[in-house]
Amino acid sequence: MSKLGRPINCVGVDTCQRLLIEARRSFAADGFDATTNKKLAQSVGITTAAIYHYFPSKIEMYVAVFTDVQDLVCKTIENAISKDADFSENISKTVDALAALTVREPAVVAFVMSVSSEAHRHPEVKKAVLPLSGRIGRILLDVCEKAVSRGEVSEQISAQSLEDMLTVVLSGLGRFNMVYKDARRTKELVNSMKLLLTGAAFRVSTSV
Amino acid sequence: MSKLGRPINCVGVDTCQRLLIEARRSFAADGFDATTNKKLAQSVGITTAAIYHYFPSKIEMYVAVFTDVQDLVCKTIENAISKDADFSENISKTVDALAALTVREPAVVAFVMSVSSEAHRHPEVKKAVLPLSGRIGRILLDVCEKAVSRGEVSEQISAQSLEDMLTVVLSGLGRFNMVYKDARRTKELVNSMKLLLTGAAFRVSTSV
Amino acid sequence: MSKLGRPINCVGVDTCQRLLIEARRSFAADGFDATTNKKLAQSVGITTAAIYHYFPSKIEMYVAVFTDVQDLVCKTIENAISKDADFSENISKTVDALAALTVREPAVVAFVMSVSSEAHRHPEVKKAVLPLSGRIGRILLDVCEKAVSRGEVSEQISAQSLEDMLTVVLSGLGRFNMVYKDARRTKELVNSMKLLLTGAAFRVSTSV
Amino acid sequence: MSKLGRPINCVGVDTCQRLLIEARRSFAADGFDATTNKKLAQSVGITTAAIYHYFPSKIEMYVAVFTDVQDLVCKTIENAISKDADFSENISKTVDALAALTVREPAVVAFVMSVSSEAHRHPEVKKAVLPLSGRIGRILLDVCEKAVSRGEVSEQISAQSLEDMLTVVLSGLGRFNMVYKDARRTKELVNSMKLLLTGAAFRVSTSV
DNA sequence: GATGAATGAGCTTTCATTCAT
DNA sequence: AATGAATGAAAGCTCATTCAT
Repeated sequence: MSKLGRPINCVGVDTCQRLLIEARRSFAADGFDATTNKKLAQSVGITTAAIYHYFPSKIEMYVAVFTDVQDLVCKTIENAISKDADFSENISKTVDALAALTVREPAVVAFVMSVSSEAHRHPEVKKAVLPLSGRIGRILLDVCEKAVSRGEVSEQISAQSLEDMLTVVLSGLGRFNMVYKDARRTKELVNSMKLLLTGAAFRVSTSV
Repeated sequence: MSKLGRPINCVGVDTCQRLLIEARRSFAADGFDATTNKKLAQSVGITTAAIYHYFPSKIEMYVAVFTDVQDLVCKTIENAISKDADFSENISKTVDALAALTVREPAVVAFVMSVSSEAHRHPEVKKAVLPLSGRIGRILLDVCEKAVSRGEVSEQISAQSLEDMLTVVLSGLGRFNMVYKDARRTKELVNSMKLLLTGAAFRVSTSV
Repeated sequence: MSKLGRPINCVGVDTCQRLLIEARRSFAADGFDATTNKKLAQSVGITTAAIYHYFPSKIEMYVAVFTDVQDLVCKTIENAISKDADFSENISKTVDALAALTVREPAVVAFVMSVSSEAHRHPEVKKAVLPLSGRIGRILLDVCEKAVSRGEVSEQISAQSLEDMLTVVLSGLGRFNMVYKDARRTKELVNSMKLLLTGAAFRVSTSV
Repeated sequence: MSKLGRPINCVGVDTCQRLLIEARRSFAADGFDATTNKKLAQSVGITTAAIYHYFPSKIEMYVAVFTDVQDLVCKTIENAISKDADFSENISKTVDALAALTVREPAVVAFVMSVSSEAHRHPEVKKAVLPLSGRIGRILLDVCEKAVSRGEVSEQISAQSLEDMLTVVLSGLGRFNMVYKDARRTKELVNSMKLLLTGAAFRVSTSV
């Protein structure tokens, strides 16, 4: 009876922020299901019940993390892109910026990567996240459309397909970094990718 | 009371095979956690207890599916690769073969794609799958090493990095197909990817 | 941080009264368990913690409501009863008064109705409420004893039994009104009940 | 690991039946909310998880109990009623039969009594129980309609109102028995009620 | 007089697994 | 080869209550 309620002398600075950060990390690393309230609470130093003071449900917490992260990634890409630069340069800088973000905040990129799978696995996540998602794709599509209209890519490739290619490669990079946590190997791969995407990877193309 | 034991008139032909197929599909589509014994049993038309006649645990079942699937993918790639062909041709045929497999057996490719994440999320899966894995990577590495030694790629790119690039792109393709189930868009992307990997995507490269 | 403490411009006029009224309504309609502090606080426009300024516990709040309500019902019955009237008239007026109260304050009657069940379900409620309860029964018993001593009822019926009958019928009326919220049907039932209790319901009795 | 699964040598005869009986008792005595899976399981001698082998949810279990109980009560009333008997006799026998049932199976009557409140408190219960309920009311209404058409009751009382009266009195009896568990007092009340309902309670009616 | 943050206990439900038949 | 019955563990979530501000 007397031991119930809030314990005396408990500080709890910025619990909400710490919760969001830890949730991001865990959702990214372990997935939605394996991220249990218990582990989360323990990491942050509170009880599971306290989580519900900040988020009405696990799903809502996921959405909050998603919104945060999407913002960060969008800003990162937008800062890397310049209206005056050509496609090759924009891509190069985007890859660099995302690679840097991956190093600084691995959880951010890994989280973004995992969203589509989680959305597919959990209908409720899908329903909550779908209306918010798509921002990143739209930014990339803009770049691709400009590249196509400027005649910077082969006529065989549509803007949509070009954007799909970018998505595949960029998300692949993030995924790669997540799986093999080998900074040096990832860096080398990033460079190779930049060469590939800017068209200087293969001698064949020039020799033929 | 009298209904216990094995029911009469139950053939049980290849229940094991049906179990493996359904498990593959579900592991690929829903993930390891969301693939529950209950759903699995229902899909196959048996009870959860019966599963344990074929596999001693969920993990072992996962490993069995993994072995199956790895075999299929390896054979597919090996058939696409020829010792006499150059890198560009080998890659082109490999992409085609995997794209075809993705269409024929979406679960196969999707499963392969998910293995690394699952292994990361579930230490027990990792421990069981690790010693078996790496076959696909080794095959691709072979092709890449030959390409490098023949001088078919830029000197800035190592064989390892080339293989990483291939892995990223190929797995990215599989993932893309899984997320957007748009056959036409995937086909266009496959073609664009082939152009990219064989170095003919960008006009820039030719103009320089 | 700065938002803690008592918010400015909060009058807090009779928050306690509003709390009591809402608690009465909710206890009556939803029961003790389903009446959560959270819902209560929301309905009144405060936080759950604020409730504890007025009542040291949920049980005490229940007791407070009980005392209020018992008072109201007792006064209602006492006003309906007259020493000079005969049993039949007293009953008739009591039924009318309670029926009117049911219409004016449905929660009052419904609450009274539910007390015995709640007391049975929750030992703590029982312990707190028991010493206070019984007032209504005593008033009715008085009326019944006078009726018996005056020879107004069949010799086969004791005063205690007569009071039990009254209790059953009166509480049954309240319960009926609570379940079917059909004012017209309830009114008709009240009239029938008055006929029954005053002995004019059945032709059989007169024909024989 | 090795301690999981079904324990060796566990008999479990008629667990489902025992579960239903205990659930009926507990739902009736403690209510839906206070009837926890844990207590239920302990009473029956199993674990909470085992409950879900028999009922997919608590609500479904409640519905199963309800169906059982309704059947019993309906049969009891139907057996007491005879087409050839007059209203007074039918009612007298019905009251006797239900009183006997109340003694033999207190939980049955108490459960029936509580259904309407529970349905009101829990929308899910309401949704599940509503389509099944009403059987008892229909049986009583039949009796009442016959009584009205035969001219056995005062013209001021409609068949519907007569049935409402019966319901109030009968359910009131059950409730009374539940609250005061005094067999002798209940028996006396039953007799008084029979006098009341058959019109012989009050001298007033004959003397005037 | 009222708040926001936090708690321990408890609830319903699900899961992989086990065992006798 | 397959079943029905049962388990321990754990998950997400709710609740009455407490404390510092």
